[in-house]
Amino acid sequence: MSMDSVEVPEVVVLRLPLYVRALSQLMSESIDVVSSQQLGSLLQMTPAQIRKDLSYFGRFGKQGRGYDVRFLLHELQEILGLDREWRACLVGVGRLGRAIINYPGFYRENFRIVAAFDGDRAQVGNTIGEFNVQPMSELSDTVIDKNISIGIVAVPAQQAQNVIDILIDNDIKGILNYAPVAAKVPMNIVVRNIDPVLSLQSMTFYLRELE
Amino acid sequence: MSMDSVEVPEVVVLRLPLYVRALSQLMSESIDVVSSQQLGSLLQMTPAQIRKDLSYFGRFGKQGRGYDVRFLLHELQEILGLDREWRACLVGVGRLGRAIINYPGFYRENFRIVAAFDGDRAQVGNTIGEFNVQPMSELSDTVIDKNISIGIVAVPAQQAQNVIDILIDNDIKGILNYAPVAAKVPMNIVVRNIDPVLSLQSMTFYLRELE
DNA sequence: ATTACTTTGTGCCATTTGCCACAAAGTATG
DNA sequence: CATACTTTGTGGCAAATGGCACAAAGTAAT
Repeated sequence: MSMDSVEVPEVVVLRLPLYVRALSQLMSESIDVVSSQQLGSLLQMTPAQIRKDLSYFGRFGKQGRGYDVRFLLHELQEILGLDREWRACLVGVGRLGRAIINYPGFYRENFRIVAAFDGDRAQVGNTIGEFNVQPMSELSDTVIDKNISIGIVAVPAQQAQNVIDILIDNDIKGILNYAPVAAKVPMNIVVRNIDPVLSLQSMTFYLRELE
Repeated sequence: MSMDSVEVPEVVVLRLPLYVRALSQLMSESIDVVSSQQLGSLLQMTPAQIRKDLSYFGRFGKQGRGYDVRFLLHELQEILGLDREWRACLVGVGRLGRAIINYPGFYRENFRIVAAFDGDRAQVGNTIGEFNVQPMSELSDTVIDKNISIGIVAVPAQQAQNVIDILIDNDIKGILNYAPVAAKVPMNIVVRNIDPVLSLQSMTFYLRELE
């Protein structure tokens, strides 16, 4: 592999999925070519930012024309690793966990939840969706057997760090954390937090000023 | 009102709820005083950043001692407008919408969902949780009657912008958007997007490199 | 072919963001 | 009360980020 002369900024990586989504949209509308201008107005951002972002990975466009939708989409999917299936396990099958299992959005984008765990003995053995709830003691083997690389944490705040530690011990590389805690993880682990309450709490700062 | 000599950066506002949460945690552990150092290690950020962030709003600490937990918590809650109840309506009572209604996290933090709407006639009249699903035509009156300032959007992507437009027309000031679209809104409307799929799609960029 | 457009990729600068490091002010201890 | 700590608030620099604006390269139309 060649040494990346410039490291790609994380903000840029965070935006790439937006481009993927917009391009998928355009594909489904049978639009073949799109300019950074059009993409920008679709995503509410400046054309220059889109072009700059893409330029970290190559030269995908044609002057005077724009980007070939199908081509750029495929390139970005490959860059992000979306050209394959990713397997995840869920930890915590309370109300939130069940909602996550039943959420069709993950499946649609090639993320597969292939196992569900819970620390609560009362939950173990229950059937949710298509699989059984397993005890945490089986996590180690299951992660290997089913080639799981992502852990989805949907346990109460108190248990979250403990669960996260276990996931990391078992070689999980990415964590989607629904628990309202700041996860402590080594640098090589990727964490993404989902927290609607935090979103609302920062929103009200601006709403407050309006009244 | 005095003119704010320096506008508070949005990144700072986005972090304030983290401080609120950490402080609540400390309160529940009966800890009276905390330093930016301790808070930083709890939240995985530098003490300097915390002090700088807080300094946009006032001088809350004491040298050689730190911050009074209860006092700082109250101050931040007031700054964010969390010292009162906020009322929201939900639009879209599919699987996702139902999960949102049943999610206890909002209630716990003084966000009240007080009405549920759906554009689908088949859903209207159904009972979910404690209230009836209303038709979109009743949104206008209900927003006024129940003093609703936040709209939670949980409809499919295709209908999202339309729903958002209706919410804005009816004087909604903030939108919590679960739909996978970039909402187009006027500048005075605050939007927060919740999108676990986007989070996963940017995560895989880093996981990919590990294999 | 020529002229008038369109659009990309990027050098460069302006703005934003993060944080070091230090004076000032407090605490703790003998 | 003096000495040794601790910690805040912030000036100022360093790094990250955003986007202008322009040359280069394409398209379109006559």
